[in-house]
Amino acid sequence: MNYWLFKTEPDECSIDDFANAPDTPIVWEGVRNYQARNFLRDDVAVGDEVFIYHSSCKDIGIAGIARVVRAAYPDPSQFNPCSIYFDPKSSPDNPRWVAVDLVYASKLVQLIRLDKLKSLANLTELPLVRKGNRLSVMPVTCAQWQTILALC
DNA sequence: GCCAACGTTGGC
DNA sequence: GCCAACGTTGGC
Repeated sequence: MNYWLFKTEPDECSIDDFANAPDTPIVWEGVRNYQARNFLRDDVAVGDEVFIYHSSCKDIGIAGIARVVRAAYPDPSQFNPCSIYFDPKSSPDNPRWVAVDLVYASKLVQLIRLDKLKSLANLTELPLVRKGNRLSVMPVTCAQWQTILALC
C-alpha cells in the first residue's frame, strides 16, 4: 500500500465535501500535468491512503485523509466540451488523462498548516515543501506519513 | 493581485 | 532537439 498527497482548491473540492458524503466516491478528475498523471495512472492503487491538501485558499495545509476505491480510468471530463478540463487533443480511443475515485476516511482535528510542514526536518524531502514545487499528486513515504500523523 | 517558478508549446 | 514565449500554479 502506498501513501499520497493530493492538492485541491477547497472552493472546488474540500475535505468537507468528502465528509458530507462519506459513502459516495468522489471522482478525482482534472489532473492535467504529466508527472502527476503518471503517478495516478501507474502507481495509485485501491486501498492507498491520501492526504487531502487545501491550496490557494485562506487556510493552506493538510485537511484530512481519503482512501482510493477505484484505480486509474479515463478522466471523463477530458471529453466533455462543457468542462473546464476539456481537452480537444484527447480522444476516447487514446485518452490522455486519467481519474481515480476516492472516499472519505477522516478529517483532521485541526488542519496542519503548510508553514508547520515546512518547519519539520523530517519532511524536507516531501515535494510539497520544496521550492517551486507544483506537483498536484505526489507520493508520501511511510516515514513522512507517520511524521505528519504524529502532528495531529 | 503580484510574481517567482515551473511546465508546455511551437517555430526553427 | 533547442529555446523563447507563453500559460499556469500557488504562496504571499
